Amino acid sequence: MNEQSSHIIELLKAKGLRVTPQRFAVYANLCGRGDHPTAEQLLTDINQDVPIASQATIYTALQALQNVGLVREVLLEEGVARYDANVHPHHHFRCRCCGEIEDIAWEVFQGVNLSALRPGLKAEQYEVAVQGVCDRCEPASINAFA
Amino acid sequence: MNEQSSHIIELLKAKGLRVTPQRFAVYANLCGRGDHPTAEQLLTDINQDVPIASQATIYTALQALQNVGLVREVLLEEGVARYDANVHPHHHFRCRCCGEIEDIAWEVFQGVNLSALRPGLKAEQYEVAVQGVCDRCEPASINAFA
DNA sequence: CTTTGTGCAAACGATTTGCAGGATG
DNA sequence: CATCCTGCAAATCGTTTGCACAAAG
Repeated sequence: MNEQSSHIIELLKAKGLRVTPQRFAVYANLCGRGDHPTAEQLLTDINQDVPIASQATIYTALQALQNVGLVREVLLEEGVARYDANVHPHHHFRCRCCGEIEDIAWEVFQGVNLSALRPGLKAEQYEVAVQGVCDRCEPASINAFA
Repeated sequence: MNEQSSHIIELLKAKGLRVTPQRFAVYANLCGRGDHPTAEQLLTDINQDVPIASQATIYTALQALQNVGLVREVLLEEGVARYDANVHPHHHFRCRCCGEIEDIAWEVFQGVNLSALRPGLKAEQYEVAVQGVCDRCEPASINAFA
């Protein structure tokens, strides 16, 4: 029993939700990858060998996992939601070429001073969203800024 | 002839695009408001008195305005794109209650050090996305963090 | 046996597209 | 008169929902 397993069992049960193979598969897949897949990517990935979950189930599983705080949505792209099993606060880097989204550790960006906000705005959370080009796309010549 | 007018005429013409009443209306509306409306909000707003532009035209106008760099998309919410006539770098505050998005001046957040990124990632731009509660929603009791 | 979950297919909402007619240069 | 733009309606894409059946407690 690894950490993932105990997490998901514990948290789902705490809310009276069942730990189904589908939910487990979604969570395990999300944990075992560094990127942030869309629902569709999860669907094809999970059913690659044996059909495990339908499209509708992927969505409801993702919703259940979000409700218990195991997964969160990442919105850095038009039209699609991406999902992230890393629920600790962190930042994101999005490659403009391949669209891949990479996590950036929280500590990397110091010095964001939320108290500098105008009075009246109560900040609860924040993240830095960086856009650029990653090394896999590096050799490309489409380099607008650098 | 104000700044907006000259901007839009100049930039559209530079790309061989025409300055139509519809495009002008979309841009003028976007400039004359501090929030970041959706395409649908723009549609109803612009046609409030006299029908000026159809839904499809709003979308193509927004695309044209984006192409010439007068407008940009803001993605801080699921399922809808919002639009912003402020193309200078700045940050965003999103109220979790009313969903409104407010601009935060670039200078407010100092100290984000992009060179702290792992080597291999070439940063081109970034923004800080803050979430919380604004003053209009303030009195509400749904206050998860504060 | 009561509750919760799955799968299918239909529904949905935001956005895009094909096409015919209109306006512009 | 050639090009670009608009408006309509149909198409598309991601996501959600209703419902019947299956599984778990």
